[in-house]
Amino acid sequence: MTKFSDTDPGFPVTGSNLRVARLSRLIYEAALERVYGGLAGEGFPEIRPAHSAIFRNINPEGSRASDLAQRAGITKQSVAYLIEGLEKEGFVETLPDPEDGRARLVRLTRRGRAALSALNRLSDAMDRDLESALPAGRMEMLRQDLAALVAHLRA
Amino acid sequence: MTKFSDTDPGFPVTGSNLRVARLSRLIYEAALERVYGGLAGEGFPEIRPAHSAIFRNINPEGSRASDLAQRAGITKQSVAYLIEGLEKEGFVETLPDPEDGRARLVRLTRRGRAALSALNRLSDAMDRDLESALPAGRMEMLRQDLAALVAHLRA
DNA sequence: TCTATTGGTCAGTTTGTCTGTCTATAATTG
DNA sequence: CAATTATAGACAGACAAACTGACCAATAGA
Repeated sequence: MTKFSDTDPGFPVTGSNLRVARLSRLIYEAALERVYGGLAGEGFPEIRPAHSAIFRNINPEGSRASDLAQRAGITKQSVAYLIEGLEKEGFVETLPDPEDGRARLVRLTRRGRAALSALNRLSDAMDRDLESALPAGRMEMLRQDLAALVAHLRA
Repeated sequence: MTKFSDTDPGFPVTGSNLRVARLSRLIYEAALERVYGGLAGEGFPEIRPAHSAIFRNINPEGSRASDLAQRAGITKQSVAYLIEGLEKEGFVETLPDPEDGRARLVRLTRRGRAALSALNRLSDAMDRDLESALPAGRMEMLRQDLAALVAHLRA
């Protein structure tokens, strides 16, 4: 007799299976699948989860790579790697920063903005779908409680 | 004026920042850091998040690689890679499966069991810490609501 | 002006995942 | 029972996504 796996449909709703971090992981993983799967279905199959480090943090007017790195919590080199791919695929363009001769600004192209907007749309749809699974009013409470946990973790 | 980054301490508590999937990600990432950081501090620096695919699913009596693969939702090859590392570091051992001449059983060693127990201890501590950040009774509601979301996603 | 800092690049490594192919054993079935 | 098919795992190779370290060029500060 083996234990229940994470993806077992009949997993028991007790004990460590109810740890918030575990449940968070499962929700996050499902969201990744749904959002990036949806993105692929809408004509953006090149956008992968790692790219969210860029899309989440980029300024519409243009951001510097080191800014993106700091905001995303990854190295400049990793940002450069992600940007390189996105640029080849036409989602971003880079231009010299008029304020600093060392820097380059990374900016979304039209296609990049379309991808970002699809990303947001799919994320919002996911959120509404989740809301439909809870009794009325509970989603708002859930959001507030999760936000409180996040604030607690940052403190 | 740039947007707030994920890790910005003063990020606004409105709009898309309250999406459940995003909050879940932040909690999950914090848990990874805390749990695997703690594990390193307790003498298990070799254990990395990817290894949880094994620790979460392994049967104390021993599991087959293909079992682990199916339960973790990754390929047999990935399991083999993870097991190889864990075996070199003394967390698991493999032995022929008496029931099937093709198979090998993977089993936790004493050290592996110690790591698993530290992993569970740290995870539980994390959960209790989170609980301390919410008003009394709210954590239980949160767990149930998250579990309901997970069940909804599986359906 | 000299020095220290910063933005970015280049080169190389590690980790974790994947496909594809192959062998050996087991299970099914004509 | 022999022949076929399915399964467990190993081997080889690719790639994505991160990392470190070394470096250059431009800026900022002492």
